Amino acid sequence: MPRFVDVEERRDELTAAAARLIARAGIGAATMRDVAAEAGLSTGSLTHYFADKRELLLCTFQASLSGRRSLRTARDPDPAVQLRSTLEGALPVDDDRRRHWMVTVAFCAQAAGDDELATAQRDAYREFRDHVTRLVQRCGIADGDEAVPVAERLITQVDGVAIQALFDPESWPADRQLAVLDQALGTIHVTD
Amino acid sequence: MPRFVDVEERRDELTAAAARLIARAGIGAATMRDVAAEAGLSTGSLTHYFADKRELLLCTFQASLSGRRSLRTARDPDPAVQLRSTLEGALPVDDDRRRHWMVTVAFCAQAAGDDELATAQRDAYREFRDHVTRLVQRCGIADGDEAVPVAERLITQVDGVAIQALFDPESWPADRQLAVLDQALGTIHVTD
DNA sequence: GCCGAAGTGGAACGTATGTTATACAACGCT
DNA sequence: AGCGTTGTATAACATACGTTCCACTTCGGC
Repeated sequence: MPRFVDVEERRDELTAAAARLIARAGIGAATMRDVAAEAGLSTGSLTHYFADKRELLLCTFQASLSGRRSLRTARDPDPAVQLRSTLEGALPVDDDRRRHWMVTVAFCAQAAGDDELATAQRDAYREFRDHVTRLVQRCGIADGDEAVPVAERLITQVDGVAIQALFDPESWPADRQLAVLDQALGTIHVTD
Repeated sequence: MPRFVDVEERRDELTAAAARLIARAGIGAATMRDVAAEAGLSTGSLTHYFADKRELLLCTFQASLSGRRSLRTARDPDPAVQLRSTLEGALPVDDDRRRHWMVTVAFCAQAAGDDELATAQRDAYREFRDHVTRLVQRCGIADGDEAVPVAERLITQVDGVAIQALFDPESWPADRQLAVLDQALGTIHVTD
C-alpha cells in the first residue's frame, strides 16, 4: 500500500466542492470537470473516487445530510432544546444550511424517475421524522404514536418555510424564519 | 397570413409535453428532441415556438402555474370554501397536481444561479401568498396585515406536506394530506 | 534498490445536446 | 395562377459532456 491518502477526506472534499457548485450555480453547473476544478483536482482523480456522476451526486446528497446530522450532537441534555435545535437545522438561516437545501432541491429534481435516488431521498425524510418524533416524545409533548402527527406538523411547517425562504430570502430573514419555528413550537405546547 | 394554427394552443401542447416528461423522468429527460417527440412534433417546430430551451422551461413553469390558477375560478361564493380549495390545489393529491409540483421542483433546481428564473419563482410564490391572504381576510379569520402571517402559516404547512408527499407517496395518501390541511384550517379558527 | 500498487493529471473518445440552416408543404392574398 | 408567409421536418453543426485510457509520480514492501 503506497501513497497514504485519507480516502474519506478526499471524497468529502469532492462532495463539498460539488455542493458549493450546486448551491452557487445550480445542478447544471456541477459537471465532472467543474467539480474537479472546484476541488483543485482533475477529472482523473474525481473518477478515481467516484465510479460515475450518479454516485457523486448520491454521495454529495448523503454527505450534506450527515453534515446536518452531525450538528445534532447537542451537548444540552434538555430534549426541548434539542428539538428546537434540530428543527432550526432544517431552516436555511445561514450559508451552510442554505447550501444543504440547494443540494436537496437539486437532488429531488434528479430523483424524479430514478428509483434509487428517490428512495434515498425518502429514507432521509423518514429518518428525520423518526428523530423528531423521538424528541417530541422525550419532551413529554405527546406519547407513543400520538407524537408522530405532532412531529410531522412541526416538520411540514419548517419545510414549508424553508422552501419559501430559499427563493425569497428578502421576505424571509433568519429571525422571521425562527419566529415561525417558535410560534409552531408554542402552539404545539398550547394545543396538546 | 397563411396556414391557420392557434399559436397559443401549440405552445400549450409543447409545454404540456415538457411537463409530462419532467414529471415522468426528471428534468434531465426534457431534451429538445424528446419534448418535441412527446408532443408528436419535430425539433424544428419546437424552436419555431420557443427561442431556446430556457424559454421553453420558463414557459412550462408558467403554464403549469396558470393551469393551477385556472382551478381557482370557484363557483362557490363562500370564501372559506375557496380558501380550502385553493390550498388543496397546492397538494399533490392527484396526477395533475403532482405533475405541477414536479415541474416546480425541477424549475427551482434550474433557478439556482439564474436570476430571471429565480425571480419568476419568487413572484409566483408572492402572488400565491397574496391570494391566500385575501381569502383569509374575506373569511373574517384575520383583518388587514394580521392576515398575512395566518396565510403564511397555512401555506408553509401545505408546502411542507407537499414536499414530503412528493417523494414518499406511500406515507402520504391523498386523505392524509387533506387531513393535515383541515387540521391546519381548524387550528387557525381556534387560535384566532 | 527495485517492483507494484495507489494516486494524479491530462488528453482522447464517443456521444448526446442545443442550435442553426435548409428544403418542402400548406394556405391567404392579389 | 403565382407569390409570400407560416409551419413543419430533416439534417448538419459545433460543442460540452461523461467516460475511458494512458503516462507519470509517489510511496511501502521484499
